[in-house]
Amino acid sequence: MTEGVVERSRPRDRILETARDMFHKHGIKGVGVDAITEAAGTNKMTLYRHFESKDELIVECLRANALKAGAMWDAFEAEFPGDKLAQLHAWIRKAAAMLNADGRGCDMANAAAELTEPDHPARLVIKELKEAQRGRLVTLCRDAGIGQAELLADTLSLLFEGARVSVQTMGTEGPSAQFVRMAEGLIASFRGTSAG
Amino acid sequence: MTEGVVERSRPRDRILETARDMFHKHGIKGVGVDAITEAAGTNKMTLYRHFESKDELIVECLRANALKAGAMWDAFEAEFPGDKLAQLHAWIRKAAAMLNADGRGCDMANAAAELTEPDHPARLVIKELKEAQRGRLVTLCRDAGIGQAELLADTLSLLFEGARVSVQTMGTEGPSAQFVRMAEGLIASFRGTSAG
DNA sequence: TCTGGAAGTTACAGACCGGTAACACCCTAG
DNA sequence: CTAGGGTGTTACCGGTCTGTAACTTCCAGA
Repeated sequence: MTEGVVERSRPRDRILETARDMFHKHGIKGVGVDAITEAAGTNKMTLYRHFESKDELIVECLRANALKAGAMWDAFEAEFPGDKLAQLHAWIRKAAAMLNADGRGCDMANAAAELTEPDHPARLVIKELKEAQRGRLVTLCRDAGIGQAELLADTLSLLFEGARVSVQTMGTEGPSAQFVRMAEGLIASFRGTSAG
Repeated sequence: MTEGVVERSRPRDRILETARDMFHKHGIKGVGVDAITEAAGTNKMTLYRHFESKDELIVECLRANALKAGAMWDAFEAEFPGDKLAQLHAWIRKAAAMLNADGRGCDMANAAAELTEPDHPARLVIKELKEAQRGRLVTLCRDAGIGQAELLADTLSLLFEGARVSVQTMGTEGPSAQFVRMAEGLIASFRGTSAG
């Protein structure tokens, strides 16, 4: 039994948590609602009493992911209050840790790859949440006193995004193994260029 | 009719070409073999006479993609014979063009996101083909006389990979819009650092 | 103790999936 | 002209998918 999520919590929470985990591991189209409810220790009817469709469940899972990511940013601020540069380096370390954590990429990126219908409800929230993440990184770079904060933030974010898909295709020993070195080099380069 | 691929060629070629197009647009699990054969102007039995399973068709599509990508590299060499630096810049321009071409990312990365079974036959060829691509970029950087050619090649490749997933989630106006600037900056930075 | 709502159970509908069998056709090489 | 291989057609198999209906069970709160 690979359970554990089941424990004793409200069925809705168990379904959400189980779905997040299974979508992450097997992809969205690779998991049916029956499998989710069974793994969550409940049944299909209960799922459909709490979520009006699988699509809505997907959207809620993505939002839950974003909430967890947001907590990560808050943790950086708590660990290095006021020291934006230290927080930026903490982000890099955390990102590298996520690369080695498992061979699956970003859930939102994976979802976007799977859900191709241009008007799928998940596409809207993915864009919204990704833009929020980008905003946080830009703010962090700017507050760290780095010139061209937007460009650095966008470069770092593309680098990380690329590293996450690279582990999916080439494993952790591929180009993504150099992620920390690349990111640190970029920051050093941007700090040397202007402002300080 | 969005046909055109149908024309008059052997059924096998039509199936392969149609499948490549549909997998790219709608994802692998988003397309059934019935839909492929119908769009290719043939039928399911003919598909299964040429491919022993959908999985094998997927693998053949990925190989066909890699062949086309290989031709692209050859075109650079033909356009700027011997001038490796010019070829590197040509790659950047081509990459940027691909970003704006359509909102779908790299077929191999998308396939890896969808086909999560660790022993899926496609995962092997994806890794193999991605490593070949990486090898070409490393060679190009090295032959262009750039110090730390591997690191530059890996950085550029992660950046591009990230840009491709970014257009899928945030569109062409997101961070990927700065791809050329980032890539050119990286090359300049690596050329200035050492060797020349 | 009674009651009402949340949750579980079973069965089902309707669609789609990958894959196969059996057979009719057509076109080309000999 | 004929034989045979590639192709098309139809029907089907067993399985899975999302989503629903009808009914029962359980449990907390009044």
